[in-house]
Amino acid sequence: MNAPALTKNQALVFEVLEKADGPLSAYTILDKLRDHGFRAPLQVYRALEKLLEYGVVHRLESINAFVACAHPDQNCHSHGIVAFAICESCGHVMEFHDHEVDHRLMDWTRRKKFKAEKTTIEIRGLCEACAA
Amino acid sequence: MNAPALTKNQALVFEVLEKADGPLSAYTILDKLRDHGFRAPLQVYRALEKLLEYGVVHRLESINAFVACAHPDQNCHSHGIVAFAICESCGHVMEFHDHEVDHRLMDWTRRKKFKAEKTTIEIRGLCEACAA
DNA sequence: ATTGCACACGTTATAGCATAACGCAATTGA
DNA sequence: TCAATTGCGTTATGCTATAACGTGTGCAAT
Repeated sequence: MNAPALTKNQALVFEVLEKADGPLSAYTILDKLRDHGFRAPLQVYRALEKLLEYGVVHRLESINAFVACAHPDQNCHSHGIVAFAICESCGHVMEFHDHEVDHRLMDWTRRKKFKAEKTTIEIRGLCEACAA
Repeated sequence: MNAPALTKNQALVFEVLEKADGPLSAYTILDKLRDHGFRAPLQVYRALEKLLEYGVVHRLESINAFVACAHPDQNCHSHGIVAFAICESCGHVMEFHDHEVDHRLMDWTRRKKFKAEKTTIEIRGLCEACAA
């Protein structure tokens, strides 16, 4: 799914996520956009839905938050499974890919004839700076 | 963390999860236990907190639900990372472990000096029966 | 024995996350 | 032109999770 031009709301939400230095909840995004006319959660969720579809934003399931993709230039959906390391102290998120992990998980699903749609890998802990 | 004897509430919640053939939300558990005197979400969440700690229950982050561990006989915490495949049609959950995946993720965290506390791997899709 | 502590529990209230359902406006394409 | 699609705004609601308070019980140290 490649990204067509963003609508106004989508662009506003994406901009907020890009400028943030960490994941944001939908309601935090809403608060940051009240000055731009946002009034209700649905305005945010609807924009997020599209941005997720386009692959330019990721949802962090374990903390109910959203981040801009770390390399939005390329199509993130083509990199295989995306994994995240989330620092529980400073909130910083690192995004990475590991083809061997993808391979092992795909192996398992093939053996079990499980049709995978969406895979979540999230490591929560402390980043180097915070663990010190 | 090995499991001491469960308290009454913990035992009730665990029993409900064991009997269920899929993951349950905290509020679904609450409803199933109203006849046993449960009145408030906290009674469920407090029990779940302990059961998670003992490793006899898992939380599925991507669907905000809980399942009994697939092999509660052993200490699940000693198996490395637990991965789940969740069927979005029938709700069935398969639990598995893959040491090579663990290894790759630990490799990454070691390189990045990231101190992992809890890792989530969840594959959502369709099980063999539902994909047919 | 009494005191102090830890822990489970119960209750009320509230916070935080997400979607249903309605209607309107603009766009597109048959 | 008409129908279908898509985005948008609004109100209301539902689901998920925790804060804050108080009670009771068991147990260990003095």
